[in-house]
Amino acid sequence: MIRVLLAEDQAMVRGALSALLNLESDIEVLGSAADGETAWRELQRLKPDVLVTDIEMPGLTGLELAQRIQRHELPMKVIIVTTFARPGFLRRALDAGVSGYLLKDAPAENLAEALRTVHRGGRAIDPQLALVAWTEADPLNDRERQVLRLAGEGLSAGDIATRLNLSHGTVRNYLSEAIGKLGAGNRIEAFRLARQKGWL
Amino acid sequence: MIRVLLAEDQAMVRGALSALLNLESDIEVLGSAADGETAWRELQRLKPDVLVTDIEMPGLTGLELAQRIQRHELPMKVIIVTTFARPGFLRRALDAGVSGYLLKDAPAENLAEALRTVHRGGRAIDPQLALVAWTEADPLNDRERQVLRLAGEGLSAGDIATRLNLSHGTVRNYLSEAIGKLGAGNRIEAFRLARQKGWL
DNA sequence: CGGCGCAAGTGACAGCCGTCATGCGGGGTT
DNA sequence: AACCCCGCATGACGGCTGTCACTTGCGCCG
Repeated sequence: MIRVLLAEDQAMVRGALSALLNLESDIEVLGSAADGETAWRELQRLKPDVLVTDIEMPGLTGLELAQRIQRHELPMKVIIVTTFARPGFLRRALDAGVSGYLLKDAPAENLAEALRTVHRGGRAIDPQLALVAWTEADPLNDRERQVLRLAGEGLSAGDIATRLNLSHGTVRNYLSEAIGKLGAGNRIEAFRLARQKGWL
Repeated sequence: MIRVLLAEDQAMVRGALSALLNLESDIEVLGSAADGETAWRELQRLKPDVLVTDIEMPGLTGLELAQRIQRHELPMKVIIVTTFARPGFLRRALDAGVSGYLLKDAPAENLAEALRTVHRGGRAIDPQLALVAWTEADPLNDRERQVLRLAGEGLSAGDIATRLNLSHGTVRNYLSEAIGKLGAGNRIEAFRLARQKGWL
């Protein structure tokens, strides 16, 4: 019997995935959580064999949850199930020691299959995404990332400078760097590109 | 027996929702489609009582699908199930004659419940969202919408002008108008606001 | 100590952006 | 005809943006 905890913020999807997994005779859904912090508590209480988690959740993301599990050396496996085919996300997930990374685009049967593979000690990583993740590295440094994130929210260089305690000109230098590295024509395009790759 | 067709692009969610609905003794999932065009064909072939559809799908969106059903006066009901709590989407959905509009944030049991309500001839609209939709109207006109959409992709005023066969200055006028109407400080903020409300 | 590298800052320049007042022509109203 | 509204255009202004060359201060390492 594979004992599973489910973390996913959208209640309807959470319920549906739970129903799906409960159809499998060798899988038992112990419980589910709607956000990262709840998942963390349930994790310690229920001690599942495998955690199946989304990435985008309020509070603590799935990636941060995986990192925390790694840091505390908890014995359970982690499978990420997400909408986002972003190389940067996969990379961070692998760094956090997850055993599986599936896209919600993949057929539903894959999930149970991945659970079994991972429970046996194997890995279940989306193959196309794995390819891309090895060839495309994030070119941005921390400052560029911060600045780009704020620029993407519509802040001006001056606003960003205030937030980060930098000078107006320095912010523009970082933005210019980021735009150049990403091959974009302006901050908006740069932001979109970086977000799409999962580098923010 | 309520006969249902499911349209949802993410295979895993599609499979999970299907599993969920099949647990209900009075509901039968006839089939499912991964995009709008497929759904449209299956709709005519299977003649379900109710179509349950996502909004964001490749090709034809759920909203466009609902409009098409309305135009052809097909006898089935439509329930929209989406991630997006955007007043503009709900408004367009109601204009397209849908009977239900649920958020994926809502508990899973709501879906079956909504199916029964709608099948009986009732409506199932997310209550909070319904409130907002009645009080917030889209202030943008067609040109402003077009211009803002392109601006959000990172195009400059000149680029947008070329695409829309307008002058450089006119595009900036429309952008300025849109920024003013939305109470934003620049095009980026304006774009984010409008998208969040479902006005793009 | 000297030198290197790195994060942050400066200043200047051209071009783009956001705003506003104003103009023009076509379509509809009275 | 006189009128007004509408979509589009123009031109000018100040501020913001993107780029680049160059400086400053600081920690590190030989």
